[in-house]
Amino acid sequence: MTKKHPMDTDLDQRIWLTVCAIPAGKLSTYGDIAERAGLPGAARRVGAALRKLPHGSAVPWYRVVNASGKSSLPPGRNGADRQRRLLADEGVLLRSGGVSVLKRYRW
DNA sequence: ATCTTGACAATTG
DNA sequence: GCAATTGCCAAGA
Repeated sequence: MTKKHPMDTDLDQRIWLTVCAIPAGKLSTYGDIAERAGLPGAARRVGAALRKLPHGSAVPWYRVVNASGKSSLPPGRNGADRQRRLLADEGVLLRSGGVSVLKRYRW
């Protein structure tokens, strides 16, 4: 059969698993997760996959930030603020964001 | 098959 | 440091 490998259709699955591997108290970037998931250069795919996560998922989506060390979510109580809060609960303070935060907590 | 769309990233002014 | 520009890659329509 001309069917593709199972993995090819489960990009999201693979990305989620990778994100789940980020230890609490640390964080990673979309680009790094993509690379670890075997999708180098597909940082945007990571965002797309995380976006599909059902509310209340066990996947620690909030441990993923952009290369600038900031939240890529839209500002607001259900966006960037929420992410900042969840990270703060694990001892990761983005403060004003920045590369320094990454150097400090990057997985 | 073509065009648009993004929770991105590196470069440039 | 911020905004615009360009490159990226896979999903959707």
